[in-house]
Amino acid sequence: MHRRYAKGTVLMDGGAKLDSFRILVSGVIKLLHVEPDGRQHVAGLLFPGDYLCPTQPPIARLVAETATPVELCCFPQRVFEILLRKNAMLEPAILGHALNELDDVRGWARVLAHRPALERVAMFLVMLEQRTRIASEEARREVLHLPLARGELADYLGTTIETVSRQLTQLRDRGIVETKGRSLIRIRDWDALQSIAAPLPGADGNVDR
Amino acid sequence: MHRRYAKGTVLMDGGAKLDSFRILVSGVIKLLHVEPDGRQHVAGLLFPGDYLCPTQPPIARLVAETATPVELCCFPQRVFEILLRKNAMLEPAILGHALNELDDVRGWARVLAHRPALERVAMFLVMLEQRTRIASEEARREVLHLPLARGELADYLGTTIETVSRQLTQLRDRGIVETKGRSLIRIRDWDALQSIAAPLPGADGNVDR
DNA sequence: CGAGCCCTTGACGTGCATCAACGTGCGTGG
DNA sequence: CCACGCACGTTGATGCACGTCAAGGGCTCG
Repeated sequence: MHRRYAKGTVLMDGGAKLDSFRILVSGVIKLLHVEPDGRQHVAGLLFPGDYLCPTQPPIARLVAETATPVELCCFPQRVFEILLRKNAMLEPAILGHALNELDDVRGWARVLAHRPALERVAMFLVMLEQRTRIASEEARREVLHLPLARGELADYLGTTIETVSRQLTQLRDRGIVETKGRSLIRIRDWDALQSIAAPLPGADGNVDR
Repeated sequence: MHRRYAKGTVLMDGGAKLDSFRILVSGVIKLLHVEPDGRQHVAGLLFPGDYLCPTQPPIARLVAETATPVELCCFPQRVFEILLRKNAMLEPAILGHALNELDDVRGWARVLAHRPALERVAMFLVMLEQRTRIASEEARREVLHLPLARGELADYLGTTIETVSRQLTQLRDRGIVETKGRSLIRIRDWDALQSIAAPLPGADGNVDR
């Protein structure tokens, strides 16, 4: 049951219950947190391998919208339930996935609280490449497509459009990346990028604890 | 199966698998994220009603340590499994709890990224009172016991010891709280505190979006 | 090819981290 | 029970990263 959706399609809307279990095959999905007054924030991203799951509660108040053209693999509710019954390992696996994500989000919260903007941008680029690559043995791609506009990216990184822009400019001036158009970016120096994304503690002269 | 633990006891250590399902009856538990180099950060807190659950993976690399004297209610692994089998609603409930927490942590990440330190301190006090109160109909308590030392509190709030101290001083100077010793705090003006914790969007003169 | 929005760049102010020194609460031992 | 000492907490001074306001190009769409 393959399906394709154009960029900007709403796949799930907080309240509504999903009619199927959907695995993301290609593309990126934004998870938006919508406030009562209508403002919305990018709360998370889904990459290939992640899924939308018809569980209660349906990830309260979160809206899933395609950030790029997207390819989904849908299991109808009936099939999903049959799978659940036949395969005893499936439900623990889903719970495990949720717990892993919980850990990731906790880690991200720490990053938002403590790490400077440049690191966050670098981390995003590294993560984007890792999670977009389908086969894990595949070589690192050089050219990435940014699935988010600057405003959304800024939102996701917990900063502002201007700051994101400045950090990208800085990476460009340092010769670490090249930009082509608004959403294409070519990484010229992966090592440098990763050392910015995950600086060794104490390497910047700080004393521990 | 009731059990009591003194303050500062390690209840769960990332790798080790729990031998029982444990519900927190009273007290507060710190969830610590320990880095390879030994430094640790407060990643979350458990309050009465929350539980430690023997699921795989065991909330990778998270250490649970009592922040106050703690009272647990333990179900042995066998009993827990029997409950799981008998009550089909139990596992979805656990998943639901995890998804709710996921949402909470996402919200907290947004707070860490965007809201000023004073708000975070106020939010913490409000949350502390709400989650520590057992019976929800019970009246708001005036005197709270801070389960975390300043350093841990600063860590949890994504700021520094000095900043936390300054915000508390500010709340005291404004007549909103009184402090008694290091860990006792008396809330004199709940309304003021809550309006700081959850400021109305736009009420501070900002323009939306 | 043109209009509009998105992005970039600049100038400025400020909240908070950092460094440093002092004061206080709390546990310990006499 | 009181006094001592250390760790924890408070307060002050300073610098910087980043948010905000403002103006200028450059993509991308129709």
